[in-house]
Amino acid sequence: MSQSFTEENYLKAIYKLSRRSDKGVSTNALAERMETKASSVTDMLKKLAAKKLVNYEKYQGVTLSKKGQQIAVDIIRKHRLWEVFLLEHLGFSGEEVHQVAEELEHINSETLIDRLDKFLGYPKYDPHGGPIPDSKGVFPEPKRVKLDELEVGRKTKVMGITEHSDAFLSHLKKLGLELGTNFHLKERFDFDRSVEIELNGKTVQLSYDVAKNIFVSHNS
Amino acid sequence: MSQSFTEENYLKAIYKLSRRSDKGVSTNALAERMETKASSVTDMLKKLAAKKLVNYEKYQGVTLSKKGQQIAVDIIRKHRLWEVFLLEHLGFSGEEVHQVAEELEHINSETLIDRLDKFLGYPKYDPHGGPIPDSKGVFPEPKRVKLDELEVGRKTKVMGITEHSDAFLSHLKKLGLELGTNFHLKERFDFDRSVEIELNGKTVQLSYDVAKNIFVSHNS
DNA sequence: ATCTATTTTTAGACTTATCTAAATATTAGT
DNA sequence: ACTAATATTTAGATAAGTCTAAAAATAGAT
Repeated sequence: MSQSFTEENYLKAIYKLSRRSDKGVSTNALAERMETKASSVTDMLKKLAAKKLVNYEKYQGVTLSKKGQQIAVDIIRKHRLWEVFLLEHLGFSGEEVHQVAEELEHINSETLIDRLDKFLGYPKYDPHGGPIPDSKGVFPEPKRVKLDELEVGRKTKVMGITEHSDAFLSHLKKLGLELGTNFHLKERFDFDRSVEIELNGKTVQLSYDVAKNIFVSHNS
Repeated sequence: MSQSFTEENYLKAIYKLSRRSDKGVSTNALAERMETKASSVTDMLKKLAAKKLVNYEKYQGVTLSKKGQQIAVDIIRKHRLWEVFLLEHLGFSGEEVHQVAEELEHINSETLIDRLDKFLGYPKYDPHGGPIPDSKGVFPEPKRVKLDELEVGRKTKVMGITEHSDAFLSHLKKLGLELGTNFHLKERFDFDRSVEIELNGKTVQLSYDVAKNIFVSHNS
C-alpha cells in the first residue's frame, strides 16, 4: 500500500505530537500542527483509520498503529539523512535545510535512501542531534546528553543543538561553540544552573537557557 | 506562480515531443506519453493555456510558451543533475536512476539545485550524454566531431554534414540517418576505416567516405 | 447535576486531475 | 467533394483533500 504526501505528513505529525504525551493526539492539536482546519483533520483520520494506519475513535483522539508508526519513523529517517546530506555536503545552513528536507523526505525509493545512508557513512545522528533510525526503524542508543545534564568534570564535544534561531546561533558563534567543538565542563552553579566550561584555553560561562539547548557527547 | 507535479510533467512531455517535429504536439501523442486519456489531456491543456504556459487552440495541437519552455528546461536541468548525482556519487546504475530522478526533478528549491550543481562540479552533460542547461536555461554548446574520429562504443547523434550533394543526401536517407538521428558506434575496421553503427535496432555499415562527412555530437 | 464553553464531527460544497461515453472536427481515400 | 476513419473535445462522474457553517459530544465551573 502507498501513501500520498499528505497522508505521510499527517502520520509524521501524529508521531511527533505523540512523543510528549502518551494520550492520543487531539484533532485540534493536529489541525494546528498541519495548519489546517479541524474538520479536514477528522476527514483524514477516517481515511487513515480505514487504511489501518491509525487507531481512531470519534472524540477520543488518535494514535498510530504499528504500520503507521513504521511509516512515520521511515519518513523521519529520510528527513534526517537528507539533512545530513544538505548540511555536510551541500553547505546548507540554518532554516533552508528543514524546508528542503520536508520535500525530499517524501521521495519514495528504498534503494535511494539506503545508498544515501551508505554515502553519508551511516550517520547515527543528524546535525541537530536528532537520532536517525536504521532501515528497520530502530533508533540508535542515545549516547548524547543535553549539556545541562552532563556531569561536572567531563571532557566532551558539541553534537547538536535544539534551538536554531539566528540569535542563538550567533551567540554560540561568538562563544566559539560550533558543531564538533571540544570542551571541558568545569563547574555548575546550582542557584541558576549556569555552567562554566573551558575551550581552547578560555573559560566561558553559559546560562541554563544556553546549556539546555546543546547536545553533547557522553562517551561511555 | 507555481505548478503541480502533474502540470510540470505535461510541460516536460510537450517539450520532449516538440523536439522531433516543429509542428504543435497532438493531444493523442501527449496522451500516450503521459499514459492517460485524450480527454484528460484536453482538460490539462486548457488549464495550462489559462496559465499562459502553452499556446493552445482547439484541434490545432499545442506548443510551449516562453514561460512554459523555461519551466520545462528547468525540470530537465534538475533531472539531469540528479542523475549525475545518483550515478556518480550513489553508485546507481541503469534503469533505477531514471525512475528516482523523475521524482527528484520536482523538488522545488533553487538553492538546492544550485548547490547540487556546484557539488557535482558544474557538469555539462549527464552520464547518458544529455546536455545540462545552466541556471538560466542555456544549453551547453554541443561539442562536435567527425564520425571518423569518434571513439568506438559511443552513443551519439547526427549533428550535421559537410557534403550536400543529392547523392550523399539520398544515401543517408536510405541508411536511415538524418539530422538528430541517435545511434551507437559499434566498431571501426582499420583496413578501410569503415564503421559499423547500430540505429533503431538495425546494424549498418558506413564507408570512410561517408563517415568523414558526418558531424556527430561528442558529449565529453 | 446542570449549564456553558470548547472540541469534534457532520453535511454540503469546491478544486484538481482523472475517467467514460457521446458529440464534433479534421484528415484521407476514392 | 464526399464519406469513412481518426482525432479531439465536451459533458457528466468520481476520488482526494480541503473548506465553512451547523450539529453533536465532551469537559469545566458552579
